Amino acid sequence: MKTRLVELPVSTRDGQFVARYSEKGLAELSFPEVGTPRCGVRTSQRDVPTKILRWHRATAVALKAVLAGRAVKTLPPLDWSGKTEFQKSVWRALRKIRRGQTRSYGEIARAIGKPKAVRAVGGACGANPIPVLVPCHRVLAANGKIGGFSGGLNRKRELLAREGVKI
DNA sequence: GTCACCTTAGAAG
DNA sequence: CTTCTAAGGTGAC
Repeated sequence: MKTRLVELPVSTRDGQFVARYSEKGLAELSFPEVGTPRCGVRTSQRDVPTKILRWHRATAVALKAVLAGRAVKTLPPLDWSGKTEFQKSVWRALRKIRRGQTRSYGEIARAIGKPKAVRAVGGACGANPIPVLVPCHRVLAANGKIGGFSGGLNRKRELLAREGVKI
């Protein structure tokens, strides 16, 4: 019984992101795919509920703010149903990191009360369905190294640079 | 069940 | 200094 998600594009200076919504809120956000400017994305907004269009407006504003290295004021509701408690607590902790700040994987692990689950935190970051808005890119390795990023290390470096963070 | 992963502190060489 | 190990959560196989 897979809930069908509504797919809407967000055009930014970095390309076209794709946002997917459930009845409960924003469920997923994807980076622009290389070479697929607007392929497979439902651009018709005709059948989309007003509620979701309103969330989408908030998503677009917030996304562009982060891409420009500015602070985000409001986010749409996020739908994390189907995810584990551990992942949700990691993502909650990530959302507390403000623009221009960074944390290490170890700090996140301690913040959620599982100081030894450092690698698991890395795993949860990688499983984050809403990159950029849930700022997994603000998590660095403990020794100041950049660590990894499934969306591409380049992208992580660029986002941090726009926020004024030096590696 | 086994393995790899966006990790890290610590111990050994 | 460098290299190795172990540990926690999760998903892929």
